[in-house]
Amino acid sequence: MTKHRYQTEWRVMEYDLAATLESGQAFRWTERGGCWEGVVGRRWVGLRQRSGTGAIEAETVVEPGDWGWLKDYLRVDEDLGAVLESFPKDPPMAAAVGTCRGLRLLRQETWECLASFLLSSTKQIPQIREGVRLLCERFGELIEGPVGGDRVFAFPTATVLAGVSEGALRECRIGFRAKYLKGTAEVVARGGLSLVEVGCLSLDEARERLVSLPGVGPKIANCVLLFAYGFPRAFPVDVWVMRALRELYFPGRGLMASRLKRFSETHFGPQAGYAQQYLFHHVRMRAGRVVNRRGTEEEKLYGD
DNA sequence: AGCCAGGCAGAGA
DNA sequence: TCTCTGCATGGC
Repeated sequence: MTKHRYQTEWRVMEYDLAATLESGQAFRWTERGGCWEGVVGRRWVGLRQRSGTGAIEAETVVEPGDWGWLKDYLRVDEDLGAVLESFPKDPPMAAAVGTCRGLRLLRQETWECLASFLLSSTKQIPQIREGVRLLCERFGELIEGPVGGDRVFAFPTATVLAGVSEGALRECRIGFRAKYLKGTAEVVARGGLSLVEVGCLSLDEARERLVSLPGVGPKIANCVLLFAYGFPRAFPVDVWVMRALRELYFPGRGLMASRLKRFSETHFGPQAGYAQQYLFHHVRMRAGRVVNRRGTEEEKLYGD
Protein backbone atom coordinates (compact mmCIF):
# COMPACT_ATOMS: atom_id res chain seq x y z
CA MET A 1 0.00 0.00 0.00
CA THR A 2 1.13 3.53 -0.58
CA LYS A 3 0.99 6.12 2.10
CA HIS A 4 0.58 9.79 1.58
CA ARG A 5 3.12 12.28 2.76
CA TYR A 6 1.84 15.73 3.56
CA GLN A 7 4.30 18.60 3.59
CA THR A 8 4.45 22.27 4.41
CA GLU A 9 7.08 24.85 5.16
CA TRP A 10 7.43 27.92 7.35
CA ARG A 11 9.83 30.77 6.85
CA VAL A 12 10.76 31.78 10.37
CA MET A 13 13.68 33.89 11.48
CA GLU A 14 15.99 32.87 14.31
CA TYR A 15 14.71 29.36 14.91
CA ASP A 16 17.35 26.75 15.75
CA LEU A 17 15.36 23.55 15.38
CA ALA A 18 18.11 21.25 16.65
CA ALA A 19 18.84 23.31 19.76
CA THR A 20 15.13 23.58 20.50
CA LEU A 21 14.34 19.88 20.14
CA GLU A 22 17.47 18.82 22.04
CA SER A 23 17.35 21.30 24.88
CA GLY A 24 15.74 19.03 27.44
CA GLN A 25 12.18 20.35 27.24
CA ALA A 26 10.81 17.51 25.06
CA PHE A 27 12.03 13.93 25.05
CA ARG A 28 10.69 12.21 21.95
CA TRP A 29 12.61 13.81 19.09
CA THR A 30 15.40 11.93 17.35
CA GLU A 31 17.50 13.02 14.43
CA ARG A 32 17.98 10.76 11.44
CA GLY A 33 19.89 12.02 8.45
CA GLY A 34 19.15 15.67 9.07
CA CYS A 35 15.47 14.97 9.73
CA TRP A 36 13.96 15.25 13.21
CA GLU A 37 11.34 12.60 13.83
CA GLY A 38 8.84 12.73 16.65
CA VAL A 39 5.22 12.53 17.66
CA VAL A 40 2.92 15.44 18.35
CA GLY A 41 -0.41 14.41 19.78
CA ARG A 42 -1.41 11.36 17.76
CA ARG A 43 0.58 12.21 14.65
CA TRP A 44 4.05 11.19 13.54
CA VAL A 45 5.96 14.30 12.46
CA GLY A 46 9.15 14.80 10.47
CA LEU A 47 10.93 18.16 10.67
CA ARG A 48 13.84 19.51 8.71
CA GLN A 49 15.58 22.88 8.72
CA ARG A 50 16.94 24.22 5.44
CA SER A 51 20.56 25.18 5.70
CA GLY A 52 20.34 28.29 3.55
CA THR A 53 17.12 30.06 4.44
CA GLY A 54 16.53 28.49 7.83
CA ALA A 55 13.02 27.62 6.75
CA ILE A 56 11.38 24.75 8.62
CA GLU A 57 9.86 21.95 6.57
CA ALA A 58 7.27 19.72 8.19
CA GLU A 59 5.88 16.39 7.10
CA THR A 60 3.17 14.02 8.28
CA VAL A 61 1.74 10.74 7.00
CA VAL A 62 -1.86 11.48 7.97
CA GLU A 63 -4.06 14.39 6.97
CA PRO A 64 -2.67 17.40 8.85
CA GLY A 65 -5.60 19.77 8.46
CA ASP A 66 -4.47 23.39 8.55
CA TRP A 67 -1.22 22.61 10.42
CA GLY A 68 -2.32 24.91 13.25
CA TRP A 69 -1.62 22.20 15.85
CA LEU A 70 2.01 21.99 14.74
CA LYS A 71 2.49 25.74 14.48
CA ASP A 72 1.21 26.00 18.05
CA TYR A 73 3.55 23.24 19.20
CA LEU A 74 6.60 24.84 17.60
CA ARG A 75 5.45 28.38 18.40
CA VAL A 76 6.66 29.49 14.98
CA ASP A 77 4.67 32.74 15.16
CA GLU A 78 6.36 33.89 18.33
CA ASP A 79 8.37 37.10 18.11
CA LEU A 80 11.69 35.90 19.50
CA GLY A 81 13.28 39.33 19.07
CA ALA A 82 10.78 40.81 21.52
CA VAL A 83 11.50 38.01 23.98
CA LEU A 84 15.25 38.56 23.85
CA GLU A 85 14.72 42.31 24.16
CA SER A 86 12.89 41.74 27.44
CA PHE A 87 15.87 39.97 29.06
CA PRO A 88 17.90 41.83 31.67
CA LYS A 89 20.88 43.56 30.09
CA ASP A 90 23.67 41.83 31.95
CA PRO A 91 26.77 39.84 30.90
CA PRO A 92 25.42 36.36 31.80
CA MET A 93 22.29 36.81 29.69
CA ALA A 94 24.30 38.32 26.86
CA ALA A 95 26.57 35.27 26.91
CA ALA A 96 23.65 32.85 27.01
CA VAL A 97 21.87 34.58 24.13
CA GLY A 98 25.13 34.57 22.19
CA THR A 99 25.63 30.81 22.46
CA CYS A 100 21.98 29.80 22.04
CA ARG A 101 20.92 31.77 18.97
CA GLY A 102 17.48 30.64 17.82
CA LEU A 103 16.65 28.53 20.86
CA ARG A 104 12.88 28.42 21.32
CA LEU A 105 10.33 27.17 23.78
CA LEU A 106 7.77 24.63 22.62
CA ARG A 107 4.14 24.33 23.65
CA GLN A 108 3.66 20.67 24.49
CA GLU A 109 0.61 18.63 25.36
CA THR A 110 0.04 18.95 29.10
CA TRP A 111 -0.29 15.31 30.14
CA GLU A 112 2.74 14.18 28.15
CA CYS A 113 4.82 17.00 29.58
CA LEU A 114 3.69 16.34 33.15
CA ALA A 115 4.23 12.59 32.91
CA SER A 116 7.62 13.01 31.23
CA PHE A 117 8.94 15.37 33.88
CA LEU A 118 7.65 13.04 36.60
CA LEU A 119 10.42 10.75 35.36
CA SER A 120 13.03 13.47 35.46
CA SER A 121 14.08 13.69 39.09
CA THR A 122 17.78 12.86 39.51
CA LYS A 123 17.93 11.44 36.01
CA GLN A 124 19.97 12.62 33.08
CA ILE A 125 18.22 13.61 29.88
CA PRO A 126 19.17 10.44 27.93
CA GLN A 127 17.72 8.34 30.77
CA ILE A 128 14.51 10.37 30.78
CA ARG A 129 14.24 9.83 27.04
CA GLU A 130 14.71 6.10 27.55
CA GLY A 131 11.96 5.93 30.16
CA VAL A 132 9.59 7.91 27.94
CA ARG A 133 10.40 5.70 24.95
CA LEU A 134 9.69 2.50 26.90
CA LEU A 135 6.42 3.89 28.27
CA CYS A 136 5.27 4.75 24.76
CA GLU A 137 6.28 1.39 23.28
CA ARG A 138 4.61 -0.63 26.00
CA PHE A 139 1.53 1.40 26.82
CA GLY A 140 1.02 3.90 24.00
CA GLU A 141 -1.30 3.41 21.07
CA LEU A 142 0.21 2.37 17.76
CA ILE A 143 -0.12 5.18 15.24
CA GLU A 144 0.76 5.59 11.58
CA GLY A 145 4.36 6.20 10.67
CA PRO A 146 6.40 6.37 7.49
CA VAL A 147 6.52 3.32 5.23
CA GLY A 148 9.38 1.02 6.16
CA GLY A 149 10.14 2.89 9.37
CA ASP A 150 10.01 1.75 12.99
CA ARG A 151 6.66 1.37 14.67
CA VAL A 152 5.40 4.65 16.10
CA PHE A 153 3.44 5.12 19.32
CA ALA A 154 1.42 7.90 20.86
CA PHE A 155 2.23 8.90 24.43
CA PRO A 156 0.14 6.72 26.77
CA THR A 157 -2.93 8.38 28.26
CA ALA A 158 -3.39 8.97 31.99
CA THR A 159 -6.24 6.46 31.97
CA VAL A 160 -4.05 3.73 30.55
CA LEU A 161 -1.13 4.44 32.89
CA ALA A 162 -3.46 4.53 35.89
CA GLY A 163 -4.44 0.96 35.05
CA VAL A 164 -0.87 -0.34 34.80
CA SER A 165 0.73 -1.99 37.83
CA GLU A 166 3.61 -0.22 39.54
CA GLY A 167 5.78 -3.23 38.79
CA ALA A 168 5.09 -3.00 35.07
CA LEU A 169 5.91 0.69 35.15
CA ARG A 170 9.17 -0.07 36.96
CA GLU A 171 10.15 -2.33 34.10
CA CYS A 172 10.46 0.86 32.06
CA ARG A 173 13.54 1.60 34.22
CA ILE A 174 11.95 4.52 35.98
CA GLY A 175 12.69 3.26 39.48
CA PHE A 176 11.07 4.95 42.44
CA ARG A 177 9.32 7.38 40.10
CA ALA A 178 6.89 4.61 39.10
CA LYS A 179 4.63 5.13 42.12
CA TYR A 180 4.53 8.88 41.47
CA LEU A 181 3.61 8.34 37.83
CA LYS A 182 0.89 5.89 38.73
CA GLY A 183 -0.42 8.07 41.54
CA THR A 184 -0.59 11.17 39.38
CA ALA A 185 -2.12 9.22 36.48
CA GLU A 186 -4.86 8.00 38.84
CA VAL A 187 -5.73 11.50 40.01
CA VAL A 188 -5.83 12.86 36.47
CA ALA A 189 -7.72 9.87 35.07
CA ARG A 190 -10.51 10.09 37.63
CA GLY A 191 -10.83 13.83 37.14
CA GLY A 192 -9.41 14.71 40.56
CA LEU A 193 -7.46 17.45 38.83
CA SER A 194 -8.41 18.89 35.46
CA LEU A 195 -5.33 19.70 33.40
CA VAL A 196 -7.52 21.92 31.22
CA GLU A 197 -8.70 24.00 34.16
CA VAL A 198 -5.13 24.48 35.39
CA GLY A 199 -4.52 26.46 32.21
CA CYS A 200 -7.25 28.94 33.13
CA LEU A 201 -5.69 29.86 36.49
CA SER A 202 -3.08 32.38 37.49
CA LEU A 203 0.50 31.15 37.59
CA ASP A 204 0.54 30.81 41.38
CA GLU A 205 -2.82 29.06 41.52
CA ALA A 206 -1.86 26.73 38.69
CA ARG A 207 1.39 25.83 40.42
CA GLU A 208 -0.47 25.21 43.65
CA ARG A 209 -2.73 22.71 41.89
CA LEU A 210 0.11 20.87 40.20
CA VAL A 211 2.23 20.45 43.33
CA SER A 212 -0.72 18.72 44.98
CA LEU A 213 -0.05 15.76 42.68
CA PRO A 214 2.16 12.97 44.02
CA GLY A 215 5.76 13.35 42.87
CA VAL A 216 5.24 16.90 41.63
CA GLY A 217 7.19 19.58 43.46
CA PRO A 218 7.96 23.16 42.47
CA LYS A 219 10.60 22.27 39.89
CA ILE A 220 8.53 19.78 37.91
CA ALA A 221 5.46 22.00 38.22
CA ASN A 222 7.38 24.94 36.78
CA CYS A 223 8.60 22.80 33.87
CA VAL A 224 5.02 21.88 32.98
CA LEU A 225 3.80 25.44 33.48
CA LEU A 226 6.50 26.71 31.13
CA PHE A 227 6.83 23.96 28.50
CA ALA A 228 3.16 22.97 28.19
CA TYR A 229 0.98 25.78 29.55
CA GLY A 230 3.25 28.53 28.32
CA PHE A 231 3.31 30.64 31.48
CA PRO A 232 6.09 33.05 30.51
CA ARG A 233 7.24 33.67 34.09
CA ALA A 234 7.44 30.03 35.19
CA PHE A 235 11.09 29.50 36.14
CA PRO A 236 12.25 25.91 36.79
CA VAL A 237 15.38 25.78 38.95
CA ASP A 238 17.30 22.54 38.58
CA VAL A 239 20.95 21.79 39.34
CA TRP A 240 22.07 23.35 36.05
CA VAL A 241 20.17 26.59 36.49
CA MET A 242 21.34 26.76 40.09
CA ARG A 243 24.89 26.35 38.80
CA ALA A 244 24.31 29.12 36.26
CA LEU A 245 22.99 31.47 38.95
CA ARG A 246 25.92 30.71 41.24
CA GLU A 247 28.72 30.84 38.70
CA LEU A 248 27.49 33.56 36.37
CA TYR A 249 25.77 35.95 38.76
CA PHE A 250 27.43 35.39 42.13
CA PRO A 251 30.84 33.78 41.49
CA GLY A 252 32.89 33.03 44.56
CA ARG A 253 30.10 33.81 46.99
CA GLY A 254 28.57 30.85 48.74
CA LEU A 255 24.97 31.97 48.53
CA MET A 256 22.22 29.69 49.74
CA ALA A 257 19.85 28.10 47.25
CA SER A 258 16.88 29.90 48.78
CA ARG A 259 18.58 33.26 48.28
CA LEU A 260 19.34 32.44 44.63
CA LYS A 261 15.77 31.35 44.01
CA ARG A 262 14.48 34.61 45.39
CA PHE A 263 16.87 36.47 43.08
CA SER A 264 15.57 34.47 40.11
CA GLU A 265 11.96 35.37 40.90
CA THR A 266 12.54 39.07 40.36
CA HIS A 267 15.57 39.47 38.13
CA PHE A 268 14.58 37.97 34.79
CA GLY A 269 11.44 39.88 33.93
CA PRO A 270 8.22 39.00 32.08
CA GLN A 271 9.93 36.29 29.97
CA ALA A 272 11.82 34.72 32.85
CA GLY A 273 10.99 31.23 31.61
CA TYR A 274 12.68 31.89 28.31
CA ALA A 275 15.68 33.38 30.12
CA GLN A 276 15.86 30.23 32.21
CA GLN A 277 15.97 28.04 29.09
CA TYR A 278 18.79 30.10 27.64
CA LEU A 279 20.80 29.84 30.87
CA PHE A 280 20.11 26.11 31.08
CA HIS A 281 21.20 25.44 27.52
CA HIS A 282 24.18 27.76 27.82
CA VAL A 283 25.75 26.08 30.86
CA ARG A 284 24.98 22.60 29.54
CA MET A 285 26.67 23.31 26.21
CA ARG A 286 29.67 24.74 28.01
CA ALA A 287 29.92 21.65 30.20
CA GLY A 288 29.51 19.42 27.17
CA ARG A 289 32.55 20.94 25.54
CA VAL A 290 34.60 20.41 28.67
CA VAL A 291 33.61 16.76 28.85
CA ASN A 292 34.40 16.19 25.19
CA ARG A 293 37.81 17.78 25.50
CA ARG A 294 38.78 15.33 28.19
CA GLY A 295 38.51 12.68 25.51
CA THR A 296 41.92 13.32 24.04
CA GLU A 297 45.10 13.72 25.96
CA GLU A 298 46.53 16.47 23.80
CA GLU A 299 43.58 18.76 24.31
CA LYS A 300 43.72 18.15 28.01
CA LEU A 301 46.83 20.33 27.94
CA TYR A 302 44.74 23.35 27.06
CA GLY A 303 42.61 22.81 30.15
CA ASP A 304 40.51 25.79 31.02
C1' DA B 1 34.57 3.08 43.85
C1' DG B 2 32.26 6.97 44.46
C1' DC B 3 29.72 10.76 42.53
C1' DC B 4 26.18 12.82 39.85
C1' DA B 5 21.83 13.31 37.20
C1' DG B 6 16.11 19.02 34.52
C1' DG B 7 13.67 16.27 42.67
C1' DC B 8 10.42 14.89 45.87
C1' DA B 9 8.43 13.23 50.27
C1' DG B 10 8.73 12.40 54.99
C1' DA B 11 10.88 13.08 59.39
C1' DG B 12 12.89 15.76 62.77
C1' DA B 13 14.71 20.11 64.61
C1' DT C 1 10.59 27.25 57.87
C1' DC C 2 14.88 24.75 57.58
C1' DT C 3 17.91 20.59 56.83
C1' DC C 4 18.71 15.62 56.13
C1' DT C 5 17.90 11.25 53.99
C1' DG C 6 16.14 7.49 51.06
C1' DC C 7 14.82 6.51 46.72
C1' DA C 8 16.40 3.33 41.28
C1' DT C 9 19.30 3.44 37.64
C1' DG C 10 23.15 4.28 34.56
C1' DG C 11 27.37 6.56 33.06
C1' DC C 12 31.81 8.09 33.93
